[in-house]
Amino acid sequence: MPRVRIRPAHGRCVTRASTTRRYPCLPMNPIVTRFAPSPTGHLHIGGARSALFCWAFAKKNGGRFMLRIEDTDAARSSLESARGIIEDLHWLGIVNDLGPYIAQNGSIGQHDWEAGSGHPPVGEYFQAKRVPIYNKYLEQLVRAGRAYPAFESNEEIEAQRKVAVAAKQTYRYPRPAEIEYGNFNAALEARWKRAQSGERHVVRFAAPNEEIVVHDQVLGDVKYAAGEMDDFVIRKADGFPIYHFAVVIDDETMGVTHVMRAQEHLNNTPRHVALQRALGFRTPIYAHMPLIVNMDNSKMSKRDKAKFARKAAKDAMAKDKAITAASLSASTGQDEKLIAQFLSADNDSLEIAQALAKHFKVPLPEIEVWDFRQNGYLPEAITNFVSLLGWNPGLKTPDGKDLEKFDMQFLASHFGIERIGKQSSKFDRAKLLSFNADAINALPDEVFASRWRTWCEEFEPEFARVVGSADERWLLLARAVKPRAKTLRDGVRASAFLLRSDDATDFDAAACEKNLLASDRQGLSLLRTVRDRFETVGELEWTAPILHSLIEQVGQQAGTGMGPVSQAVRIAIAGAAVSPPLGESLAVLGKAASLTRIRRCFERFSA
RNA sequence: GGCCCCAUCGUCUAGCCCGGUCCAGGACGUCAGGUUCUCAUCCUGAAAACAGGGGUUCGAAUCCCCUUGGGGUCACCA
Repeated sequence: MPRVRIRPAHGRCVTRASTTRRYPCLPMNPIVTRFAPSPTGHLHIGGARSALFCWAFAKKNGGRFMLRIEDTDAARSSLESARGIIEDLHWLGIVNDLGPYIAQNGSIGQHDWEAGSGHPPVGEYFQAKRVPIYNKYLEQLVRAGRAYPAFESNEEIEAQRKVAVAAKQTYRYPRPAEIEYGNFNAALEARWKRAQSGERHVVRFAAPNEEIVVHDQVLGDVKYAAGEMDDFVIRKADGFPIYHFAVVIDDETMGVTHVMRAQEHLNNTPRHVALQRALGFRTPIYAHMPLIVNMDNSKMSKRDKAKFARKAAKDAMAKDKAITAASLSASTGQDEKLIAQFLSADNDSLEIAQALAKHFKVPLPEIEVWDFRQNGYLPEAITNFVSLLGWNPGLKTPDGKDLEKFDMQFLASHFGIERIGKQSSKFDRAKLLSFNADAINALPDEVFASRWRTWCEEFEPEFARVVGSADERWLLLARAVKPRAKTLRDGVRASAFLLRSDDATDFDAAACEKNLLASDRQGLSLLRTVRDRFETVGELEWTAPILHSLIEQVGQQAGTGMGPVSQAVRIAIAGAAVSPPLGESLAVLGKAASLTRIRRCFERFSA
């Protein structure tokens, strides 16, 4: 696809949400954005967009893009997930300047601020390893009378919350009367000593009783009235900081200047601002991006896979009473109890969802980057498509259409916060598919062949083995398959004829009737003519253009045109009325296999 | 329920900030044709939207207000 020249659509004046809010304190330091996932699974497609925008913004402004791993939830985080997320980002072409990366030998290394960069090295980009830092600031807060240990158990709090909810009231943790805002008094000191002595406790932030205004670059000023915020927990009983606390400290100590994240975090921001003020930190520039939601307006979540599999199972059960949790357990090998729980939505086990999907042969919705990769989507199609969810370049192509096809380089030079929209966008898979098809078609044949092959070797090894190791064979197949592949996996589907055994004798009945047997077995007779001609073709002449013109000639001589001849040959070699173009198909198959297949076809219909 | 955000074709969106060039443009999808050895690709065309109601104004998709609708968030998750 030719890269189009672009021109600005309109002289749009960029004043929204006051771009005058420049970062006030460190004018010499570079812009730093960050993507800070929690390593509890694969990279979510929404996370990929957040990362992409952060990356693009940093690139556009000559800044740095940082990756930080928020693994303070000890129970759910895993190093394996962190590794997966880093790999997913890398695959998409979103490479971080700061924070963890995967080295050649597979170990995890970290890019850090180098000497002379204007920022001291931060050392650790995994939050779980920064606990001493959080504790230092925590103590500072306690001694300033802005945080205090609290000793209620989780259960007690939970019970109080239930009462409040039952009474249709918002639960707010009531600050103990003995705690004096901003004063490290005797009562607080006593609590602190109790906590230090090892008694189980959490630490709560003494929230300020003042209005907080978040100056958001996308949404404008968002006001939160005084008294809205309660004394939320900043350190858990297990000693790990709570998200809000860790984020604020990290953004400060890591030099983050711009926080761009999804709108679901908007209501967290006043907490962050309050914390920053209490700690004497700067407030970074915030930009909250619209959410990406499903077509039915629900939030796009990993649980959608469970929902989807559950629905498929229930639909099947409604049709066939013989299907039960027990029968499903028997056929999927999953635990019956877990399946029963899964069906009644008591758990959302991914494993069971996948097993059921496989059993009922329904594809699960792609939610994570890995899903898309596995299903044959190209990273450039994903980043292009996803960048248009909640942002657009506002440019036109020379023929006056909206510019919407572009690459990472373009994003890195054109991205800006001022063109981020406010409303959430639905994730339209059909359009993504179209982008993917276009991206595939934009690839030169050789490039497509090589990328398709690499993908097949990873995700369709059996197919890759059948195609073999010869580059020419891959190229030949790739050429035939490219225009009919919206995904790399489609390419394999389109090549199904290759997987067919040369000795197979099953042929699509309707297709045979129409193309071989109808009109007094006209198709078979055409096939015989073609076969006779094929036999005279030398091994070296067995090429797509020669075979194509040969079929064409037979059609002309028979007065039928190419169509009927083609269909007869197609059924003989593919067993069905659909296959890639015949010349290429026959060439990939080779002379011997092609003739064997035709012979089997005659054997099948000789009776 | 409290708080917060949002509102242009089915979907992503342009236009909105700086009101007239908009009986609203593009893309995906849909439908109808065409090209073609099948399936696709490709080409042409069509249907399809300013949530509703009030203002302001000579004039509103664009500015203001209300209503309605949608969403987010209220954890010892992030």
